[in-house]
Amino acid sequence: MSQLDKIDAQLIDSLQADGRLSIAKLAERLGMSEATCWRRHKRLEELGVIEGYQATLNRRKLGGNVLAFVQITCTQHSEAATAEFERIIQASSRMLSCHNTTGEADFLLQIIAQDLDDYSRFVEKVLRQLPGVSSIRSNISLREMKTTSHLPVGELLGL
Amino acid sequence: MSQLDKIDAQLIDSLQADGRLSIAKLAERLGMSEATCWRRHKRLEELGVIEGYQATLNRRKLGGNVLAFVQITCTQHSEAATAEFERIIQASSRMLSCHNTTGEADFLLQIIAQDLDDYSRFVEKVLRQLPGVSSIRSNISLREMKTTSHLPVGELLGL
DNA sequence: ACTCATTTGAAAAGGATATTTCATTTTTAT
DNA sequence: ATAAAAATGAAATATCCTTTTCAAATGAGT
Repeated sequence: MSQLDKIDAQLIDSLQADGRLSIAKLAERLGMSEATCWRRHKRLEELGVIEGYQATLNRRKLGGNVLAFVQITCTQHSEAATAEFERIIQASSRMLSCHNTTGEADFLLQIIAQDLDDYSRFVEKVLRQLPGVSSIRSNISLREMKTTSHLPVGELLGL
Repeated sequence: MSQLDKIDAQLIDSLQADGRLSIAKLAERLGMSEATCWRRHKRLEELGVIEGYQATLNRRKLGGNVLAFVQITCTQHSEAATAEFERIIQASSRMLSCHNTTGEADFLLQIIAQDLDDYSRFVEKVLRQLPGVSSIRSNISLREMKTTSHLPVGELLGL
């Protein structure tokens, strides 16, 4: 996707900082005409580079006081077990992410919960029910030193 | 924050799904008048429950092909070292998150990079320069089975 | 240099948006 | 039951927005 240039990167960065920016304001900020800005913006959406827009929330103010990173190791994995695994993952709203990773564990999950009790219940009711699980190691976040979903677009594109 | 009710949760959920929804459309979707919707929305922003809005990007289409989870263990930590640690973390645009966690490692980081070469360079130039680091274990994402930043608002609020 | 194709932006137009107002309804407290 | 307080929503309005159009500028190929 080297069809993206520095101006696209700036446009994307602006929308990462404020997803509600209007085309008019974007154009002004980037020093281009509205029409050109509109066309670029449309293109980025059509390319699927911009997938959508969402509100950024304060998890603590919403009662999400516990954030846990869980390392799961599995034994065998029949096809049926894999499908069941996948199904549970997709259905768990408290599970924010699940990655199959290199390293000691097989999966790395990110879980949000109200508190430690709530988290503990989740581990018993959901994680321990996952098929073929042989080990579950929880790492609870004690301090969130940095969290951002702002991608370094320019750097990734090599601009 | 139990001052939030089911309607607030619905409103927030809608804005998690589409952060660009206008008040008019939100109101229609939730079956309330525009004025009421506007007032609730404003309140949620003032309370800091909604912190902002941002575009959701496709990291692969932007050249972010490698996502790594890194476990870092430290030795001692003088005050100066801690400050330096913090500074580097905040300054690293490729570092998306850093949590001080329970468990074997001290910190869990999330890094995005163009490819493995780029990632390797980052580890050498940034992570190995962190003061007091005694161990670095990398877990590269092989398969992103689930990733969402959509918080289960209703559940967290107990509604 | 010349032509054709592409990109650009200023302007226009209609539509949508945020925000206030005020009369009415609903809730609360007594 | 009644009065005071709070919440509601329909309507109004001025502002802002998206999207198209078209003429001019720019670039590419010969």
